[in-house]
Amino acid sequence: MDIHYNPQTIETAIQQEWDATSAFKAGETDARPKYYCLSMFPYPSGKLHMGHVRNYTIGDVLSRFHRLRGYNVLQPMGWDAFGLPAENAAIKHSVAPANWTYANIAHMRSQLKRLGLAIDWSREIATCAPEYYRWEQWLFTELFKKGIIYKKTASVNWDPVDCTVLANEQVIDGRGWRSGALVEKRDIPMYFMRITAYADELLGGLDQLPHWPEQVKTMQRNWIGKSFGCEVHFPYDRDSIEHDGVLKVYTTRPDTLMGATYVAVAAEHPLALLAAENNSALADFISECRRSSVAEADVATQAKKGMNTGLFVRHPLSDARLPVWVANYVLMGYGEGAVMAVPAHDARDFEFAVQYGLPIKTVIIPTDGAYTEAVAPWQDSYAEHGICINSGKYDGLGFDAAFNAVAGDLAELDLGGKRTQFRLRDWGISRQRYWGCPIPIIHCDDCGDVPVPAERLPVVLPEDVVVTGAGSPLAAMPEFYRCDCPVCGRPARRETDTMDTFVESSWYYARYASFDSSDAMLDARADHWLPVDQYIGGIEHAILHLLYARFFHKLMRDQGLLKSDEPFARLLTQGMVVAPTFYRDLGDGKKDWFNPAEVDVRTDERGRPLDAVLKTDGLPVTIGGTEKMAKSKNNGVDPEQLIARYGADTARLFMLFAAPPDQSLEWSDAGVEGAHRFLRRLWKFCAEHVNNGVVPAYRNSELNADLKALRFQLHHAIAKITDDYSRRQTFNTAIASTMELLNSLTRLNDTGAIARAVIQETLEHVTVMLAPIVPHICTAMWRELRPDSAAFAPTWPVADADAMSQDEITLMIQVNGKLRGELNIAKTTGAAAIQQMALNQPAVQKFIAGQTPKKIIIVPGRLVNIVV
RNA sequence: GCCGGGAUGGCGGAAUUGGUAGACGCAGCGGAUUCAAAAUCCGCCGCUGGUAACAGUGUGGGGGUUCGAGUCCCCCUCCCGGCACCA
Repeated sequence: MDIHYNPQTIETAIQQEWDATSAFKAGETDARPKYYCLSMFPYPSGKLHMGHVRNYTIGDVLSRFHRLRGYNVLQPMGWDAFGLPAENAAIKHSVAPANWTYANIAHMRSQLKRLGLAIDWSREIATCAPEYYRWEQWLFTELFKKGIIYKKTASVNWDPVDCTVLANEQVIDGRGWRSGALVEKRDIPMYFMRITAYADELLGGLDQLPHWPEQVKTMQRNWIGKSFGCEVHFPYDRDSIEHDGVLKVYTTRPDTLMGATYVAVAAEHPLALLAAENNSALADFISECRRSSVAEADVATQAKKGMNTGLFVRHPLSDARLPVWVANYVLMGYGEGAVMAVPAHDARDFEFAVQYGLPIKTVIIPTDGAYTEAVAPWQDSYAEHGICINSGKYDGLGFDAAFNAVAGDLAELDLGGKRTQFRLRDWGISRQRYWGCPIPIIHCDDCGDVPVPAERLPVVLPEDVVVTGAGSPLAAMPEFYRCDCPVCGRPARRETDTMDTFVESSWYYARYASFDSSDAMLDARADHWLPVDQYIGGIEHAILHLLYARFFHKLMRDQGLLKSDEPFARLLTQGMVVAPTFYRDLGDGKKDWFNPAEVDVRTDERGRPLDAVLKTDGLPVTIGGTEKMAKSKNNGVDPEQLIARYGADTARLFMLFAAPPDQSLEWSDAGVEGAHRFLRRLWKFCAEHVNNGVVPAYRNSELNADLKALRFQLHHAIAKITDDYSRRQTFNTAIASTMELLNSLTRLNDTGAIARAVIQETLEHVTVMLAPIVPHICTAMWRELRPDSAAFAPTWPVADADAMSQDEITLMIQVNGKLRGELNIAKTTGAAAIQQMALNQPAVQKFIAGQTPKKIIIVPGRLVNIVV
């Protein structure tokens, strides 16, 4: 065995072997239990970045670990191939989005293969392939027939110069990113999926997911936002609004209804539009409200503005006249597009009321009875539940009693009553873009919106187009949109909108099971593999993608395609890959960013950073923060170069060692060196052992103290590492344990026959336990350690209980909770003897200084605390 | 703004159920080897005081519960993710 570790030779040979033998092809006829391990598929942006490397390494480690534990593992890969970046690249480089995408896929596939992932490549899918999206179109038509998909108008960001709809991220400070024009809201017809019909099930289903991170479930619960409240109808005031009607609002605080001093409506609300007919100032204000982005974050952070409409409504219980205001913080698309304002007990209403001098009426006091009038500045306690005051017949009632009383009275008056509401809104899936899945609808003047019949699917997206960035290319292609109505046969127009790309990623995990089915979306294989046993991806997908995929799973189930209720049994959300930033100020707020590789950081004699200079000119650069690897900050590291230099195993090892998977991972070139050094040391130690002759692993015989200690450490490590891989999913601590084992092996210095057998045992176990993380080097080492076993088919080690037993233990001795000494005792020592020995310690005597201990706490096997 | 998360040596992190804070690695310092350097090997390494033994102090800040708190509770600061058309 070569004493020098040569990763390139080892890795290319083994990868070729995996490829040639289709080593990771997964079948359904296998006696072993199935394990479906899935990493979120990538958008084919062009090159693999470190975030991908991290994601796919974590997935591969879990796949290979389960393979070693006797599972039939499926780990597939594919491409989330539709999306905005392809259109942007098309505009910039005058290439067709399709060609750009296919070239990127080819390059990224080869990069993934060089990482040594145990992927079943025969199942590869790309969502832009008609064989894939035809089933998405088919499901669309089925859901359309069922009424799950319906049409309504919704607001979008409209760029009046480019005459195009903009994504939220394309709106920067209220302007279009390319044209610079002020963006307007525009209402257009769109198709919506009735996700709200599944809101209760999506909420309840979270309780069936014990292996999802609590934080993700919490975020989804809050997003769905089930609330219990009241619908309240404010009758129109006939003197100002000259017809009958009611203004509907929803509130979770009916107990504060008597404190409502005005109502606020969205700019698009019918009452606002009515008032604006004879009020040009109001009309101007409404159009100002419409000149902003549709993003909720923008709406919520903009300065609160409003205007009185001059209209009034009547309080449903007191009959008081309440003014109707238009407010920019009220959203038309959410709830009723109107809110009742109780400034004394709601922070937003309070701010608005103070700003416009509207009355604030305190109607709730704290349960402890102390009277607190809601006066500026706002206190969070004003919003707490309490006791009603200034509320007539409701005075003295607590939250629940007041809630019920008000709800009952409203119901009796037919002006509202109890209602459950969700924050979740229906999912608008229409996109006015080219590079997406065509919506399979035909518009016929006589028959209306007609779904494309199944036998005419797919509606193929033409791939040879020129994208200009102004308007949708499909809407300019008569050969695409001209068609005949499937019902009446008369000339009709094909829908030219495409679907949100979240639709493709909502069911791809299921298609991997039935990847080659040409006569159905899914077949029996889907129920074989689903649910996914382990799903891995970025925390940024905690809400939207994961909620949509859960929703689709239920849709497919109700369509009879699947039997399970949830798509992903276990979820691991991985953190970002971050790196230091360096820059020079160029004046007027601009910065010149330098890649960490171009910079030398100088340190003091203790290793603390002093300053940084550019390698090429030796002049200083500013040390910026540690941020997510991004082109804009020039702090990225190219995985391809990393692998070319150190090999895939080093890249994988570093990614897993530097941080636990769910935390952000800070890039460090020196850390990569350290990971590589460990592999070199391991290889060298193994080679030296092998070159002196492999021996059978230790079975049983008399061990000296050092060898006993080594086996004690080894078998504890086996137990710990197994737990780290399976329950904890912290691979950094598993790696640390194998490093400790190698350190102990190096220190052993015993070449006797028994020692060599224990070393053999340790090396074999370490090789298997590291194999999920660094599979190439471990395969090569295993073949050297066990020349008898041709294939790499070891089994996961089991900790030996005998080796882990110990006769003597160490207890920590504390006085008043401070560490003052330690005590080595036989495991069987009784409490009284332990107390006596602890008290006899000189250090203990010194600190109790002759006082009588008040209390002595003994934590078995851990410590003794003497309290004086 | 709202929802979710995070903060531990010079750095990444460990401490799994409230019980030895700093495992493992990086950086740094000292030594061995070398003509020399790289590589490698050995040792030291939270902070303050002390030659040392040792003592004090220390997990973003403030308060609390406990014999004992990085871990539990309350308040605050800063950073990160999401907010429905980026994926």
